[in-house]
Amino acid sequence: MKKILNGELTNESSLKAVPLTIDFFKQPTLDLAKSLLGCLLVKETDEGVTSGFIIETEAYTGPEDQAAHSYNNRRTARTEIMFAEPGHIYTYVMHTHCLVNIVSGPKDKPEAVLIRAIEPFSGIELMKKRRGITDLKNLTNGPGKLTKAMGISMADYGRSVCEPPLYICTGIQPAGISQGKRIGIDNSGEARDYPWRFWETDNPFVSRHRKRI
DNA sequence: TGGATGATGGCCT
DNA sequence: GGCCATCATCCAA
Repeated sequence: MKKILNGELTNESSLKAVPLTIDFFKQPTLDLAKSLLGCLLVKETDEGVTSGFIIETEAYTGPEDQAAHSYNNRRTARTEIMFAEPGHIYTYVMHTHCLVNIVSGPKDKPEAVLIRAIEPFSGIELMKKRRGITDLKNLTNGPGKLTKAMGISMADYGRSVCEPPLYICTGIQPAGISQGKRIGIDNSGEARDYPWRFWETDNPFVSRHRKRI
């Protein structure tokens, strides 16, 4: 609809996106959270391929961030992958929904970027079928919604985000980037007010629930 | 082994 | 804006 990319992506029927390489994910977590805006998230399954532009992220900056699962170097079966090299996929379940993060920071520094919303690009009918709705605006405008729409699950935990079935490709630069407080972390002391949520300014697919600026 | 706890979403008023 | 379904995960015991 809105975006024509790089000469690589043209339209829904000719999606030939090339995954970003590992070096892209080695930048500092706050930078990565911003750099990921506009990139294309792609998931391949037996049912088909779905993709969308990342338009909202949150940074979780490791042991010093009280809102992070890895706060104080808390190391459990769930957070183990956060201690690995950047570019791994960290999925976890909360309230019956699966949320997807990209591990960042150097090995043994447990940081991650949460993908909170995407703008649907390809496989839209499949995403509607999985979500059981037809309204495009509500298809992927939340961290639990987008994983259900794209078929992202705990089966993706620990995978590399540089190769199928779940990977990220170059997209286009967002027209503008807005920044604000992270969502749903009110029980995190001072960290609740850190402005580490980023989104593409005015993009209609940004999550609206529990809005905080 | 069980109780507490959510980086949510959907429905209600 | 408020309420709550629902379950993987963690940790105390």
